[in-house]
Amino acid sequence: MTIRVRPESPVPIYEQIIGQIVFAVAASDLAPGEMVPSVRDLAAELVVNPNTVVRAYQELERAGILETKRGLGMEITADGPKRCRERRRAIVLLRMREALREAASAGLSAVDVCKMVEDEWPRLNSTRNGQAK
Amino acid sequence: MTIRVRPESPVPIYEQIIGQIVFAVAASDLAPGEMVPSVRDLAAELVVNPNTVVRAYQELERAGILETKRGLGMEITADGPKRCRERRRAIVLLRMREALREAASAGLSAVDVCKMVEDEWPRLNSTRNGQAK
Amino acid sequence: MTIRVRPESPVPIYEQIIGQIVFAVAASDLAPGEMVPSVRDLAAELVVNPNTVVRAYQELERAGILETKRGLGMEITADGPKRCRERRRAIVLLRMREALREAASAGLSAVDVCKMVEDEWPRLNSTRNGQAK
Amino acid sequence: MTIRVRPESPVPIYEQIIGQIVFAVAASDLAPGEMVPSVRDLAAELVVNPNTVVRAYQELERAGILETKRGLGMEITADGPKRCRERRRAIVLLRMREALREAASAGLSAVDVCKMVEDEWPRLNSTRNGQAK
DNA sequence: GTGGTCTAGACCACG
DNA sequence: GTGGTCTAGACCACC
Repeated sequence: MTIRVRPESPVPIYEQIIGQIVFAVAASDLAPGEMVPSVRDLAAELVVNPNTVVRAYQELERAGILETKRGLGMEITADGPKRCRERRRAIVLLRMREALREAASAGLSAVDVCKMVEDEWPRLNSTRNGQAK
Repeated sequence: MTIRVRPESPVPIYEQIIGQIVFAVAASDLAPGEMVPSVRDLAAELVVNPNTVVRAYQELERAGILETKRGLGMEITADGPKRCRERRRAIVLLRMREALREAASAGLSAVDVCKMVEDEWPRLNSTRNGQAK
Repeated sequence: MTIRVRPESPVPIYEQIIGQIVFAVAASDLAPGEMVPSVRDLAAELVVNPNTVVRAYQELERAGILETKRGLGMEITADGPKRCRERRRAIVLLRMREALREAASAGLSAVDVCKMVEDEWPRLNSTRNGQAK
Repeated sequence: MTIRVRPESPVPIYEQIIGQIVFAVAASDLAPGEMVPSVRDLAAELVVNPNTVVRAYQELERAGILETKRGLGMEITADGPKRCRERRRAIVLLRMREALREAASAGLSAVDVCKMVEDEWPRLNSTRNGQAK
């Protein structure tokens, strides 16, 4: 499992980490009972401050996606996959709604937007953050 | 010409104002030489801090879309429409790219996204800017 | 509205702040629409690091009890009172259950426990943290 | 004599072990001169890290409740029962005081608390330590 | 002025 | 080794 963050992105690093883990669990790349990297390890790998990772993990714990095994680390909960699929949908929908609202108030039609999606989609792969498939 | 802002939106209020004016000019709802409301009037109408309107107008001035008529107010420049059409495209594209990047990293396909657009599109009008009809 | 924290307590400072605000809202000492002290002000008053206050406020925001007014501060939400009453109950119940479980496994009866409550209750006022009534 | 720990409890595992032994001695389920299970055996039975058991035993030794019989194991001291009865009282009182302080600062009265005790008490047996009957 | 994010580094409890 | 909390101080966007 590999996590990648884009430090120059407007979306906060801790949210990027959350998103990556949510998406990985939703896609069954991370299974319940599996442990996530330790705070220190992930921080070192991403070259960010450990506190930033702590924040991401704690938010995932509050969301019932991770649970702490004291002294050992944190692992995916049994409910994780279900919650992550819900959350994934919510994340994408939220961002999508913002974009659509903007498009609508700019006077575009649904057809215009779909054309734009098809135009932009292939262009993503060149600049995307990781996952090749 | 009516401007509406959603204070709870994640996009900053001054950006919303900019967007609304840009879109209005691009759609010829505001013509070159026409004047925009005074800072005080618009602030009162939108119930926002006057500084917020100032910031929006300043940015539009720097972009060559508004120009100051000393002692009178600000009006749309001759180049306004052209620049606004460009800028409109840039705004929509930017927001759309963010959404698509998220969708892609969530593992969705272009088809999934288009379906989502068609699902969400009609729903926009009912909640957009609070105007029900 | 006054908040007090006991730095020597085993319960984290940010949780104490959360609890105090939850209790205040549940008791209608803080009404919806009312603003809480600014992060910096409260930090100065409690002589704690601003980040500690930030953490408390953010958790209350995620719980739907506070909402951010950008550039202005944070205020109690309309749903705040309802959520705080629920949360107050949950907080007390949680701590109480731990105590009762301990008492039960120590072989005490319900009567023993109630007697203990009546014994200890008056003693609280001398060492308690604030609220005189 | 059976010891049970709840790994998901907020109270540390080593403290749970201490408590269970203290309560057993106080209730004469474990008599002076009787030996406690070996570190390895108890750790295996509870599925916890042996160091955790070591820590519990060490603390009980420091408290004069257990003593080492070199090469043989550890046994309950002659003073054990007396000290455990004192300690049992202290443990229960401490936990109870925390709960009461919370209840008081939440604005509950002594009557409210006693009602809560009577409500919760029967519920304990069904979930306590996982033993259903 | 407001909150939001991030870094650096410390100390603690737990296993 | 693990996570949890706290401090100090920086920089940013927004109003």
